Amino acid sequence: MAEKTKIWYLQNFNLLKGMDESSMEMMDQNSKMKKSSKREIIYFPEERSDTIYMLKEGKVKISRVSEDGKKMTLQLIGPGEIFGESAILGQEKRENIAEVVEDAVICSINRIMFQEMLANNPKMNLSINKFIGLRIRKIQAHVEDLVFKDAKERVIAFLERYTKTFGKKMIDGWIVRPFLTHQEIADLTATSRQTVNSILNDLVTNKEIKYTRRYFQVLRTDWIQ
Amino acid sequence: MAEKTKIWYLQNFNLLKGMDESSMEMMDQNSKMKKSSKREIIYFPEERSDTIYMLKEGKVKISRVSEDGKKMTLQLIGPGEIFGESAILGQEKRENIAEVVEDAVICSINRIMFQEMLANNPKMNLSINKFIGLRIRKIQAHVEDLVFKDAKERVIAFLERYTKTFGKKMIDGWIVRPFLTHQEIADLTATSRQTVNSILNDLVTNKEIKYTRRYFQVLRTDWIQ
DNA sequence: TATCATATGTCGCATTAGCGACAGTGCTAT
DNA sequence: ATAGCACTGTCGCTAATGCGACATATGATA
Repeated sequence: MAEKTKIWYLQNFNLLKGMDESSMEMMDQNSKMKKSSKREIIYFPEERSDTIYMLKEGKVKISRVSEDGKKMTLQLIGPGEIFGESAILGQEKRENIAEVVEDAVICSINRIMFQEMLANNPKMNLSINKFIGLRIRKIQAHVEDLVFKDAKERVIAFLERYTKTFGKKMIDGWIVRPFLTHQEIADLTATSRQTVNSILNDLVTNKEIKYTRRYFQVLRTDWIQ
Repeated sequence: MAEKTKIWYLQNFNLLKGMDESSMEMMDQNSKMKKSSKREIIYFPEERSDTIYMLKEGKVKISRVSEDGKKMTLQLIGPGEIFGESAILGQEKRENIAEVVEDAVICSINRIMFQEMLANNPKMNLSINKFIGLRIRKIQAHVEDLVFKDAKERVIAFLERYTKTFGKKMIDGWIVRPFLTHQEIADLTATSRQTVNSILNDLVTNKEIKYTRRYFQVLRTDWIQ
């Protein structure tokens, strides 16, 4: 894979389309690009919430830990998405953990800078609002899943979303790679490792999916068009 | 209770503090004030999402219904709060139901108008962002409760929040009136009516709370300072 | 104040899913 | 190549809680 420059990434970033040239230059000057590898933590709870991140490549996991140490994953961030947006939403301190789960390229920019650019780019303001709206709907969908769906339905709904977001369509169905561990899926769907195990095995038995630790494949065509 | 004018309400509305005079006038001209009584529906799912509402008095319930007809209450809106904000967050259609649960006075304003005012009032833009951030945190807290807390903890956490938001401090503890039915609490905490019943009775037995259908009182002082 | 719809109280059964335990398997790094 | 570790597979027990059923209580309203 050829090395890509920061400006290339910026120009191809969803949210920045429609930004005027001078602002793009400003963004280039004021943002830092950094490679981060798996397991690196981007921010911790209680840290000052003053930076916005744009994920160019890789995956980042947003999670939180309860008082008694139980873990819950809120969402997986993929290429082209921003995270840490609480910085522009009046939040003083981080409440979540952001951890790199697949080697990533991340641009970061100071909150104040970002807000200045927002003020100068009505179009960008609009896309940010859309993005925030989308995020809210995702979290609400999460609540809905937790309330209305049982463990099996939650896992299946997650697999669908995961495949749709990160997978590729092949002749013989959708494929995602790499796949997640059962524990990771459990954290994402608020179930236990053992339950995820038995659900996945059921799906394999019924020839709806196929997977190893390396890849995940959907066989049923009615899951995703 | 003396009748209050629309302009009085507008001037005393949290979000509109710091708005310049001409915009306030514009808001006055472009918003409609309306009284709505219990059980009235402000919007339904699938309706066009093009209006922002400001609740002046009363309570409004935001809820959604699953495919198989089960109900879940997402939140209760109180005086001074806005709702229907998805209109400015790029959402085409409503996904939730907004229903008046206590006789209300509501101002409504068109999305476009609202956005225009936002553009002219940086301060207001900031407060809106804060408000949206707060809303996101509330929904995330909801997710956290559903994942980490059991039924009893969820109900108690809800009662605390409810009392803190809508109650008044008296010599002998906090009081809220009117109170909710067990079914309403169940919908808010994702449990069953029967479970709420037994939890409330436990709390009464332990002299932590006291309630009738008319009012709810917290006896423990460590719940809320 | 009598009536009746609605809300509450209580039981017991059925179901879901968490959890510990432990065996088996497959990656990865030296 | 192989050792060691992390992941997967499986079992059985247990706790939580949903849900139907039905009796009782309450308060709104005519």
